[in-house]
Amino acid sequence: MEGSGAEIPMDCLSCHVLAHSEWDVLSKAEARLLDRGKTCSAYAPGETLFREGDPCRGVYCVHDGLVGVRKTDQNGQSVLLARFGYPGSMLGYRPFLAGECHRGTAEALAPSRVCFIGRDTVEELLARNPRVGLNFLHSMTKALGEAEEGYFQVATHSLRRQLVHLLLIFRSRFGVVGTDGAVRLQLPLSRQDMAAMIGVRPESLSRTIRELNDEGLVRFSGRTAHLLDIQALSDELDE
Amino acid sequence: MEGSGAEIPMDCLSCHVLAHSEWDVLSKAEARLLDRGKTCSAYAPGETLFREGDPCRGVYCVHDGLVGVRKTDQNGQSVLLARFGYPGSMLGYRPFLAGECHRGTAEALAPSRVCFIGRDTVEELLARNPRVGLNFLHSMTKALGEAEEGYFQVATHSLRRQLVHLLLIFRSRFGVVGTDGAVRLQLPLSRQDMAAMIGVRPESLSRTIRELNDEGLVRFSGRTAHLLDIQALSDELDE
DNA sequence: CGCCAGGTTGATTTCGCTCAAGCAATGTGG
DNA sequence: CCACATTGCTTGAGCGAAATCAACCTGGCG
Repeated sequence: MEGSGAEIPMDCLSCHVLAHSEWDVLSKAEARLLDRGKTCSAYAPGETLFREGDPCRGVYCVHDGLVGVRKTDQNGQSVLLARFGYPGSMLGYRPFLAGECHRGTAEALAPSRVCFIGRDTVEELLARNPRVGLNFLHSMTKALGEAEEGYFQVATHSLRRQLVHLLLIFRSRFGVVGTDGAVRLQLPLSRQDMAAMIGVRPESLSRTIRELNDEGLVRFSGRTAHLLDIQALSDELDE
Repeated sequence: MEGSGAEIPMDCLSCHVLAHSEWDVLSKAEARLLDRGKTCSAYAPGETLFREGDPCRGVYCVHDGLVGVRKTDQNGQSVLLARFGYPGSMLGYRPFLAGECHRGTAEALAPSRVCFIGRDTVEELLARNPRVGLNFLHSMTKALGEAEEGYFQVATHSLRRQLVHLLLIFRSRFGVVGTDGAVRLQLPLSRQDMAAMIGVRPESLSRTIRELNDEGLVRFSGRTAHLLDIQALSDELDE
């Protein structure tokens, strides 16, 4: 449940997610530099990459798997920030660039392989290739836009609405279309974590899931969910 | 109530807020360029600088006054994003850098003078002086941190807590220490806007203010507020 | 087998919203 | 200068959504 994951070998030069990351503009030589400066680890679900308050020693590149960022208040109430790392996405670059400590705790939600890139390497690459900085700038504009949007959602939308929204997001990432048009999806999160993502208690989430079940919109069974009426679900978001 | 404010003369070269803005690294020549590319206007309270959905034609520099950014949902529910422009701060640079339309509506809350800097000028200055870009990058890291923090607050804190938090923020900006140790402050916002800032209805805000009044923690009268027991208020935030 | 964590369900309470009315300050036109 | 509308703020009553507290499943796992 604790620890920094097991170190594993990995090669940036042949990495296929590199092209979908902020590093897609590196030259061969620069990629070699990146490769030498990184350390890769495998994390089991529940293991943490870094903790709230930790000094920020570099950035994390999610190779595969799923990583969530969690903030916990003094009562142990935890909120999952929507921004979990997709394959190819960078984690922890905001506090890095701001020169701050980490503001959240990053935790593997699924078995994941993640590369850590140390401060010196990141700074050298930023200095060498200005387009890297621009890539990060662009990622940040997007992240800021999403954060503000999310803030707005929480402030104005009901639990049910947010749940439906979340399910439709999962659909686009994990959904498999079945024979009858229904979508089957394997949930990457426990109920508790889903609840934390939309900022509600697990009990409330459970009730709302039941509600959707009873209305025939979805069918939940453990960690697999069937979305039976995508149209109706989408409609709910538009009012 | 409508319109884009009355144009007024203003000189960047002698502007004293410039030094506290992202433009503090400009050379004389660059500042002249900035001066030629800008247009300054005076806005009365309630006038809007730009609206949600407007294409983003440049960035806004708040010279003095107070500007809020508002998002409105389909029912007319509006939420004030905490990020109002302080003197010297830039508004609307996120969508500018992201190449998006404005996501919120900016509105003068107090009589304000604001300079608009057109796209071409901003781009030329970004290209000429890379430190400008770094300044914006740094501002954005801060903004993103605050947005995530705010998200967390809304998700976990009660109305009362958020109100107390807001009052303490105002204290640091507008507070004047009285003879008896109490802090007097002139509120920059109407009740409605204060309510919108913490994402609640005006009625609920009113009740909570009354509550704090009855407990002797504060004394409200119109737009002036006296914080009688700072210690107790601060304590509430820590639980 | 019994234990335990995660999940569900039920009963009750709390918080903030809605709807509605009243009130004070400001403005406006006769 | 006064009657009247308008606007912003407060108060009250009732309601509804989600939290809380508590019990009870269920499925691993020692």
